[in-house]
Amino acid sequence: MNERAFLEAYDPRDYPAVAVSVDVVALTIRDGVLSVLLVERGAAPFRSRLALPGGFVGDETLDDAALRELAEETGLDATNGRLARVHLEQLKSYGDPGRDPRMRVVSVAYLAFAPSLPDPRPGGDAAGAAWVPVATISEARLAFDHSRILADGLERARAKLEYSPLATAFVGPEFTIAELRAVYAAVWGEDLHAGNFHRKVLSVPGFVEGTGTTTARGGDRGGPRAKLYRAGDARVLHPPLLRPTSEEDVR
Amino acid sequence: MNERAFLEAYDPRDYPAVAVSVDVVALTIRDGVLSVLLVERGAAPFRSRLALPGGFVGDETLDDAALRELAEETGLDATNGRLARVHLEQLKSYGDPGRDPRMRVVSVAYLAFAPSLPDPRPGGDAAGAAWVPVATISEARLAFDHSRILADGLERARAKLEYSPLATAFVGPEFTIAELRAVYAAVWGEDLHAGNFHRKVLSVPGFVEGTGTTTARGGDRGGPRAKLYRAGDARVLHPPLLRPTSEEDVR
DNA sequence: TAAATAGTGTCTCTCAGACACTATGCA
DNA sequence: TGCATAGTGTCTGAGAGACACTATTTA
Repeated sequence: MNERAFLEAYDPRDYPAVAVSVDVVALTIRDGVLSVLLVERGAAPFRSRLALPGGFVGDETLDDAALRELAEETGLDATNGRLARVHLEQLKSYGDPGRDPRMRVVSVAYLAFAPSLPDPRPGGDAAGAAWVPVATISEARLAFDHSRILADGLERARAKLEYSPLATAFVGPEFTIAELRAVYAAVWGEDLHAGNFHRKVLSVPGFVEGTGTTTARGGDRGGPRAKLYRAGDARVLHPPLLRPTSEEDVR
Repeated sequence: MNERAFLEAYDPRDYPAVAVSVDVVALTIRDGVLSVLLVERGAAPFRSRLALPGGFVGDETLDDAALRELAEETGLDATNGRLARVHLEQLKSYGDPGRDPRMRVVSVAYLAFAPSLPDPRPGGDAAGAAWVPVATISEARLAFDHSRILADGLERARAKLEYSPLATAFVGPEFTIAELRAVYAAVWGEDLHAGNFHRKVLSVPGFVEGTGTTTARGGDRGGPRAKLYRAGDARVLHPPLLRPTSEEDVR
């Protein structure tokens, strides 16, 4: 069977239904901790279990569907179809038969990076929504195959920080190098050498650009005022900021 | 509307049909030229236009659907559900409304790397199938949004050669360093320095392992016999083989 | 005044790339 | 014998990481 023959014989009325949904792995950093947006399911199956926010695709692009779901859960405006300062990219699709006990559902997962956002107001029909530190999420806690999706999203996020400037999507429009370093530390789960990180970031063309201003105060426990930077125009980091060599997770 | 409320109210009989298909960007290197498997469409729309091989998803995983489509077009056995020596990975999903003029189709695209294969025998209902050098494919020649899918697949392939050992999927079970270099040259479209490439490949742990044997003959126009290698057990190249710096495609 | 942090200087080691060179084997 | 190719040696420059140090600000 191929596409051509299939489509001509196709009648949705007599074909097993397939549903297409989007699920969003929305990451942010709250109080220095990498966190993901989860909703509590209000109905069976997996009633009262945590799940990634998501829903079915309407008459819209997949990207728009993901933006819409994210906006619904976070309560943020989707101004002109764009959530301000949120990076969104497609992650992967999941379509194993049986991943949803009710019917065949192919889910297109998205990955979102957001600066620290206020607590979400629960969407109308979800029992609740919250930013949950990823370190506290055990393997079996999420509904459906969402643990797998989350794991894939985290790995993608960690890899992307190396060669893309997306760390800036986790901070405000103006930020210090130390704030940027905290993003890397939270996502990678490793502290980075402050001096070397500083020099490295400034040496990558287009990663950040100075604003000419500094913070109003030094650190809470002392220290000079830090220079403020904006995201630059680079789309790729050249050379990349490589993770501290995890060595033998290579085979 | 969210997933829970939606699913309870859901009846496939009265919901706009969405179809899920897989399309495969199958790449190989024939006579030193990067080529992709294309089929000629036998029916409208896009009748007699070239397209990526693909078809609708049955009661199977997405990966299995892609394997099946690939096996159907190439005529290769899918032994134990695995096409021998073919690497297959999910690429991206495409679901813009209107990308198929007949109905809403969400297509999950796959990327396949294969060693040089014989000419495909046309599948029963496709007008024909062939390996086509990618350099000869003009922007508007492919059906649907398949040009876009192909472009995304090529970019993924080029990037993957840098940090994964997948170049070995393009050659036979035993190969010379020069053959491996030809793969990189074909995919990246740039010649690589033979001496440096040689040393670099051997310096990456687990990329290749020697067989202790050599080719039976030297090159057609002279030269010593080359040592033969097998693919090693590394899943990631550490350090990576970076593309000759394309410099300012960075912004 | 003590402590913490921003930012810089410097050294070492590794690696990429350029170039040169030897060895091998085919026409 | 001439030439193309396999494979190695060596040099240079760039960058990563370790470490040290100065300057600035807060409690």
